Amino acid sequence: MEHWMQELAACGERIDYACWDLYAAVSQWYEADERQKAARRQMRLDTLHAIEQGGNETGAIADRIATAVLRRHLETMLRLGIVYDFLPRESEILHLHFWDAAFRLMQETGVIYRETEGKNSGCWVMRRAGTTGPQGDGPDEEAKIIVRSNGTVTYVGKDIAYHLWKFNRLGLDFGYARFHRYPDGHECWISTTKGEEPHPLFGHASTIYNVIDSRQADPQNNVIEALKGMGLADAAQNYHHFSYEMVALTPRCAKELGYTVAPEDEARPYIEVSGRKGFGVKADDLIDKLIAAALAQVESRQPERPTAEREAIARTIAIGALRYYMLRYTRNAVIAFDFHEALSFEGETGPYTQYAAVRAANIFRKAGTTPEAALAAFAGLDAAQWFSGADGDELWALWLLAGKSALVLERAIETTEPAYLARHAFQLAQQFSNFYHRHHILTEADPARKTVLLATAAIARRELIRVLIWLGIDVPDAM
RNA sequence: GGGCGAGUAGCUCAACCGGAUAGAGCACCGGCCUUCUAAGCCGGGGGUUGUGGGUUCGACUCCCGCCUCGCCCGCCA
Repeated sequence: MEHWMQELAACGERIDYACWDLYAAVSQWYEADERQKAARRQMRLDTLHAIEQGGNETGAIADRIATAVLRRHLETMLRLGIVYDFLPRESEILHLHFWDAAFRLMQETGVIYRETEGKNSGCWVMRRAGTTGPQGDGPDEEAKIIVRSNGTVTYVGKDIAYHLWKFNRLGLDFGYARFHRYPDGHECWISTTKGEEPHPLFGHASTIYNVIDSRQADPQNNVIEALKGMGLADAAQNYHHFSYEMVALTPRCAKELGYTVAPEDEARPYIEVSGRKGFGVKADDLIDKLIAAALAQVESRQPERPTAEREAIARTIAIGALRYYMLRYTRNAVIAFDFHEALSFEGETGPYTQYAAVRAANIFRKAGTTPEAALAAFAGLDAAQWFSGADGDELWALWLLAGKSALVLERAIETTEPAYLARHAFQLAQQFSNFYHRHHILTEADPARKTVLLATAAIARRELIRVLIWLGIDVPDAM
């Protein structure tokens, strides 16, 4: 493996990309030969068990590779402005006996029981969420297996233990080690068996939002069901599965990427991405494309700016475009990924909202004043007259919309629906664009009216920027 | 078979507890750069909200049936 990693380094290939290809190749390999299928699947099972067990060469290799990919992952996410505080690892959940403690709790409370007959005979199972339990005399065939008959723990079992830790109901804690220091000094910690002291306090959650796609609804509900069964009603109540639909590729997009699309998939609106099939778009590739597209625009629009500044602007635009694209869809809409739409900077997009904010800033710059000064001047005015009549109503509509930001935020939180904020940002930008086209502020002859217009721009700009910050979208210096 | 989600303009999506003429963007057509940046603005065409019933003064929204699509239901994670 060392040899492989050196080889990768020598030809400049990234480990995460190499693993993306390797994972797809290996997944195919499991199924490739009908006669070898069973043996190869057994090999996978044995390997996974060895990794779980730890203290062997397979485990050491897995750790090396996983850690290397993880470091790459942090770099990718940092490009989007996303940083981590703590990376809990499944291996510690087993090695630090989180599972053993959770298992005891589940047995004591009767959540889990040993099945003695039927297809799950020999397993520890729990009643699956949303089911009524055993029908008649027979065993509960719908039950969810938590411990396999060979004694290993399923994913949901480990997840239950993990969430007991999150809620501080386990009486156990991870060891903590420093893993990564971000450029701004922020530390990211990782779980380990023997940690360092002191370390920040993790866990002890009162409320949990699990941001996991909707396909995990059943496993997530089983975790909640287990918490309820253990008498942790408050924990179950404060456990939120922030469920969202998957990102898929349109057949057109798949072909653009060079994938062969099966005839039966041709007519479908979208095709599910799959790591096992090597079918998807890598985040770094998409970000690179977005930056290149933004840079081309910035170079033609801002030719006099230094290269470094242009690149910084392009990055801000690219991230704004990507964040808005991901957030504009409501959670239960499947995002049919489309390069044309993702790379678009016009219409309902992040760059449109950024552009409006940049234009607002330029108005104040050219006016030789600041939003704060404009609002202070406005405070000394008798405002009522300016908000009457058709013209005034239109101004008032913009103020009203700007004033709704906090309300929209509350609704977005209540419904765990960030798309409301994205939409609000767009509407604000749209109404502001409309406003500054209709009223030429700098050439307004009436000083009082000019003050009103500037104050309106100040409010719209302030609220737009505020909402964009909530969405994680920055406003560039120029566009 | 069971569970969850979806079906709205050519395409991608909105529509808060049931409320006024179902809204945006893209695409298309036509205008607007000697005034704060045209990543923009204005105008236009485009809808039997899958379908059949029901409830209601009022239904994209609620109830029932049906059709279509996706996901989940593994001793994988």
